[in-house]
Amino acid sequence: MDGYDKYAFEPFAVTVDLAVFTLRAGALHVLLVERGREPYAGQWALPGGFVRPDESAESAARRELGEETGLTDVSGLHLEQLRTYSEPDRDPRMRVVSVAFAALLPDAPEAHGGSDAAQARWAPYGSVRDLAFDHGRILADARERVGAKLEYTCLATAFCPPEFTLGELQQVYEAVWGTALDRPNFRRKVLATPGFVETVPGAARLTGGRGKPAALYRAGTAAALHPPLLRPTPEGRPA
Amino acid sequence: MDGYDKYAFEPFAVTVDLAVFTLRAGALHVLLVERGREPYAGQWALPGGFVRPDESAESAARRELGEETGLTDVSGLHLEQLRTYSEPDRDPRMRVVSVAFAALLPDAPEAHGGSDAAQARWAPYGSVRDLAFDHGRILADARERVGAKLEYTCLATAFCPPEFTLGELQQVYEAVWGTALDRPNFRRKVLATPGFVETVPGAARLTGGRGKPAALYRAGTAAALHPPLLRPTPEGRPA
DNA sequence: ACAAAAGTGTTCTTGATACACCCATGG
DNA sequence: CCATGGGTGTATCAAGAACACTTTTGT
Repeated sequence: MDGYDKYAFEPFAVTVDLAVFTLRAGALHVLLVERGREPYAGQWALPGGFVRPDESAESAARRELGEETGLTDVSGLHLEQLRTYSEPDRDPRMRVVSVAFAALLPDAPEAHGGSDAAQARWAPYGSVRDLAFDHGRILADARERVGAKLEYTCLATAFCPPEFTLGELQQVYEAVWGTALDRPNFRRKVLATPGFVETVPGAARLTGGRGKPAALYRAGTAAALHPPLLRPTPEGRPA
Repeated sequence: MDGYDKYAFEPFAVTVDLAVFTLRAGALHVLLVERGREPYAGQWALPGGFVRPDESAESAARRELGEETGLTDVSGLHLEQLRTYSEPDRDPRMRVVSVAFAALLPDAPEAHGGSDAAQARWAPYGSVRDLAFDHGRILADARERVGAKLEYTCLATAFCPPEFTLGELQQVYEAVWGTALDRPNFRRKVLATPGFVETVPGAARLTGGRGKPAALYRAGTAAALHPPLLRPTPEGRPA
């Protein structure tokens, strides 16, 4: 850290890349943008951009999130730093160090071009292939991280609208983990955790027309889940 | 990511900072270096340095780890990326984005000056105060991360020499978590997890002179811990 | 009447907790 | 013989898994 010279090295560019997740029709979707120029022209990539001189990576990520989704208020959305990708050859043009983030959206506005008029779309997670740069790796890391945090935090409510049913909350777990859960046990587990959800008095919603109306809940104040809600026999827990 | 110019922005410096942990006499210690020049001259800081143009942050971290500890072979040591700190004002001289790492050492060589002849020492974790820059925050984050990973990974063996006793392994948990554990239950839990440790046949070691000689174990091949080994009533699980 | 989705109850088994107790070694 | 640390056994309790069953709506 000592004996430095601002221009002693080939400059590093610092960018943010975002894995923006949402649920549509019970399936996990990711926001992708189409690249307009080389390298990887025509391929899909994660949204992202440069960190400006006067902002932190977190600020840059939230700014990009607003620009790419078209949402006017992104202040309440869950945004979480994943890790930093810094392989020297990850961008063929120059040295780019990218701080990756995962973001969770409750409802998905239709994708449109961002501020730079690039094409954007919501892609079902399972259908994503051949992303530009190392974005495939970043996306896989992001999903693994989100899945892991569902186990021991109350993060799942970040995928839900302000008022939601327990069925919808369970769909979050099932979509991210890719496994089915036992509904009675899930219900008990959630309600037994103080501060995970709180009931909306008297309210109920008809879910999909058929079936008994479900009680509505709001996100609680708790952040952690004790004891955790473990994935059924997952095998590969992140190192 | 498009429409860029290598020199369009004030250059970012990219550095790595390391929280290097070890156990000495059953207590958690951290490697610190003394700053020789402003800013924060005379204060203690985490070891670290610039990422070179041809290396990743991980490579830079491992290189610095070797330079600062004086160890000739750091290839087997556990090194893990924590997160990236990028507040615009975290270094008063210029824009420095720092990728933080946590490293775990089984045995602590005496600290000496690194390659840049800076003073270095092992400090008991509890005694560390007033680190330079945002290093106090980084150090706290590192300890929290390591503590959390002890719960659901086999990471604890990274603090131990190639052959160790279960008592030594338990000391790792107790030092990092700052709590006492029940020895019989700890023993059962470790031995019940396939691949956590494997016995060294016939070997035993006199631990501290007194007491029954303890059986020796090696680190196993498993990475994850199922089910996890949870901290006793920890309250604040990381978000 | 039936399908679909919410919600309740019950049993079984696993794992964690809190101990009491025995074993081997040095002083 | 006693202090110290390693190792075993066991009873109790909380939590998870599996599944049967009831309730309320739309068609």
